[in-house]
Amino acid sequence: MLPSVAVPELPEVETVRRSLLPHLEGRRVVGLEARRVRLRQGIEPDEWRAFEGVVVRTIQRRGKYLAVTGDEVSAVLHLGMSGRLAVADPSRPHAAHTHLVVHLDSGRELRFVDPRRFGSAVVRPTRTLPLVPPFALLGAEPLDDAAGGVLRDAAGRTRVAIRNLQLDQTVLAGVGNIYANEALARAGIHPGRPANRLSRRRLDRLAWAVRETLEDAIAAGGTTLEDGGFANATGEAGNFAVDLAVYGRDDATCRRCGGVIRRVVLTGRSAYFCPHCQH
DNA sequence: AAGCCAACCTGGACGC
DNA sequence: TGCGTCCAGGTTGGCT
Repeated sequence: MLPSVAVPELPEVETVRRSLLPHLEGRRVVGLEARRVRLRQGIEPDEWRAFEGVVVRTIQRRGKYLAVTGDEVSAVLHLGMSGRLAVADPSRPHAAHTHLVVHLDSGRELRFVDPRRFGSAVVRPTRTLPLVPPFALLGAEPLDDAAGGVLRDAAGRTRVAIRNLQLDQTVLAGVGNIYANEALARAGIHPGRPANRLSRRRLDRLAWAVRETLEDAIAAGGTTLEDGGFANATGEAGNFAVDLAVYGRDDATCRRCGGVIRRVVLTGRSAYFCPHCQH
C-alpha cells in the first residue's frame, strides 16, 4: 500500500521552481493577502508587507527550500508535507487552506496552500540568504560534485542507520524518505546499515545513486502518488511514481530478483528494501 | 553530546 | 452511514 501523501522532496521542489519561473520572472508584486496562520514558521502579515512592490529576479532552490528573489528581499518558502504553490487566474476559487496570495502585475496570482501546515513562508533580506537559517544550516546539494565527499565524511563520524543519515539535512540537503529509500535500492545497500560500517567504495556508490535517482525524478517531473498529492505550479502531476523500486511497495515483488520487498521502521520512519538485493 | 523521540497538523484509510 | 482511531511526513526542540 502506498502511503496516502506525496511529500515534496528535492525533485518536486525543483519541478515547482521550474514551472513557476516563467510566471514569476520579471513580474512585480502588486498586492498581497497574507493570512496570519500558524505554520511551522508562522506567516507574519507585517513581515510580508516588505514583499509588496518586489520585482522577481529569479527563483533559487536550496535543499527543499525555494527563495523567490527580488533585489532587496526574498520570500523563503518550504512546502512541508502538503504544501502547494500554484499560479492561477484570480477568478478561480481559492482552495481550502490557502494561506498566502501574491498578486502579480501579469494579472495572475501565486497561491500558497498547505493543509497540514508543516510548511513555512518567511521574508528575508536577499543578501543575507546564504548566511542565516534556514539556508545556512543546510548541507551539500546532492547534485553537486562535492556531495560524495560530504557524505563519506559524515558517515565516518556516526553509527546511525545510513537511511537516517540521508535524511539529515545538514549533511545532504533535499533528500527525504522516498528518495533515500530509492537511492539505497539502486546502490544495493540495506537502509539499517550503520553509516560508519560502509566502505568508501559503497558510500561513493550511494552518493552516485542519490544523484542519479534525483536527476531521473526531476526529468520525470517528480513523484505523484495515487492520491495526486503533488503537482507543479500549473497543476500537472509528476511521473516518477511508476519508477519507484521499493518505496511504498512492501509485500510487492522486487523487479530485479523477484523477491518480496519488506518494510521496517527505523527511528519512527518507514524504510523499504529488498532483503535479497540490499545488504 | 550524539541520537532518539514527541510534537506539530490534517485528510485519508480502515475498523466496528 | 458515521464515528473513532491510526498513520504519513519534515523539522524543531527537549530529553537522556
